[in-house]
Amino acid sequence: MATARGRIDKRQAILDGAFTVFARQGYAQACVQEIANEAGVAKPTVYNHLTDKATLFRHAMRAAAQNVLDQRLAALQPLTEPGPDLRAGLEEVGHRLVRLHADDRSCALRRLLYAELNHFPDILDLVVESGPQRLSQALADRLARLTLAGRLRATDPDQAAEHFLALITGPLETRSQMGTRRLGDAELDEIARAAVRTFLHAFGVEDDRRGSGPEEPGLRS
Amino acid sequence: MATARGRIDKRQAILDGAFTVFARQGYAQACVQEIANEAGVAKPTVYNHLTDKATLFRHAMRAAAQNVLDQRLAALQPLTEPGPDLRAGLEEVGHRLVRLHADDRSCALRRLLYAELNHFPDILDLVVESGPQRLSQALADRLARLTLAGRLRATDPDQAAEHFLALITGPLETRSQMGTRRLGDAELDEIARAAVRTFLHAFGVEDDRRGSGPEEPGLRS
DNA sequence: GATTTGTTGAACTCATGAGTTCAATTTAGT
DNA sequence: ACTAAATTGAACTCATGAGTTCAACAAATC
Repeated sequence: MATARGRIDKRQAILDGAFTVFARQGYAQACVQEIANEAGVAKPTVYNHLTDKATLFRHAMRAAAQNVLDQRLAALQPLTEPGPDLRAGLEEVGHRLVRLHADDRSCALRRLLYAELNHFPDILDLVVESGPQRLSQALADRLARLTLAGRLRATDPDQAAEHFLALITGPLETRSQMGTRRLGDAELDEIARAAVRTFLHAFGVEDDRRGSGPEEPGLRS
Repeated sequence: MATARGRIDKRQAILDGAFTVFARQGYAQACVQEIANEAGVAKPTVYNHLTDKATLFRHAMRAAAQNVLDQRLAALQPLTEPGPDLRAGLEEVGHRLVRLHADDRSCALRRLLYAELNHFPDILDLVVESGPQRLSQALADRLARLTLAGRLRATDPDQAAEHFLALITGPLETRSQMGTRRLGDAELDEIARAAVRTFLHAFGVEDDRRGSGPEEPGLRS
C-alpha cells in the first residue's frame, strides 16, 4: 500500500509482517488483511506466496526461531577461548543470554509457541528441538572443555549447562512477568551476576570461586 | 444435557468446563457452545451466569490460578518444621513442586497465560502477582528461618528462593517440552534431586552438604 | 514494444461463532 | 399445590474473517 511495488523480496516482507502481527494478536485473532498491510502488500499476494494462514504461520515461526537460535549460539562465543578470569567469561555469556531472552521477538516467539502448541503440534519440533535443546548442548560442550581443563568441578556437563540456563532464564521470566515488564540494564546485569555466583558456588573449583570481582555480599537488601 | 438439571452448582460446573475447553482450544478457538456442552449446561445458562465470553475467561482463569497457588503453597509444608535431614526436606519439597508444575492443569494455566497476555493484560495481575510471586515469598520465609538456624549459608533468602525455584522449573520445562511430553516419575525425581544437589552446593553449609544420601556421582551418563 | 508474470484493490462467497429471543419446562421456596 | 426464578433447546441476528475471483496494472524478459 504505502511502500513501492515490485516483486523483489515480498516473501520475506510477508514473513516478517506475519510474525509481527501474530506476535501482537495471536494466531486466531490475527487477520490476513492486517498481515498484508504490515508487510506493505495486497492480500492476494500473501496467498500467492503462502497457500494457507496455517502455513504462513508455520513459515513465520520457523524463520523467527532460526534467528533466535543463531543469536543465542553466538552468545556463547566468550566461552570458546576463555580468558584467565572464568567468572568474567561466564558473566559475559550471562549478560548476552539475558538480553537475548528479554528481547521482544524472543518473548513473542515463546508466547506464540506456548499459545499454539495444541493447534500446531509440529512447530514444537521446529522450535523446541532446534531451540533450547541445541543451546544447552552447545553450552555443555564448552563446560566439558572447562572441566577437562580443571576449571570446573567434575560433574555432568549436561547437568551443569541445564542448571546454568535455568538460573539465567528462570529469574528473568519471573521478574519480567513473562516478558511483559521491561527490565532496566541494571536489573538484567544483576540477574546474570547472581546466576553466575550461584553457578560457580555449585560447579566451580576453589581457585575460581574467589577468583575475581568483589566478594559476594551477605544480604542484598 | 447428560447430567441432571438443577440450579445448584451450575456456575462452578461452567467455570470448570470453561477452563477445560479454553485449555484445549485456546481463547479464540474455544466456542461457548462447546463450553456449555462440557459443563452439561445449555448455552443461555452460560450467559445467564457470566455476561461475556471475556468475563467467562477471566473468572475461569482466576479460579484455576487460585487452585494452583494453594497446592503449591501447601507443597512447602515439609520446610515448616524441618527434620534433621535438610536435604531430605528440600527434596520432598522439590518432588511436590515438580509434580504440581508438571500437572496438566498447571501446564494449561501457564499456556493460556502466555497465550492471552496481550489480549487480557489484567489477568497477569490475577495470576502472576498471586502466583510465582507469592510462592517465592513463602519459600524465602522458610529459607530465612533455616539461615538463622545456621543450616544455610548467610545469603539473601529471596535470591536463594528464586534460584531454588528456577532450578526446579527450568529443567522441567525444557525436558517436558513445555508441558507437551509426559515425564515418568523417575525422571521427575531425578530433576528434583539434581536441583537440590546444586542448591545445597551453592547455599548449603558444610555440615549439610555431605549430610545424607549417596554422595553425588561424578558423571551420570 | 510486446509478452509474460506478479501485484493490486475491490468485491465477492461462505463458514463460523458470539450473543439474543422465546416458548416450554423444570426446580426451589413456601 | 402454587408461584417465581432458573434452565432448556432451537432458531435467530449479526459481525468477522478466510480464501477466491477478476479486471486493471506494473515490472521484468525477450
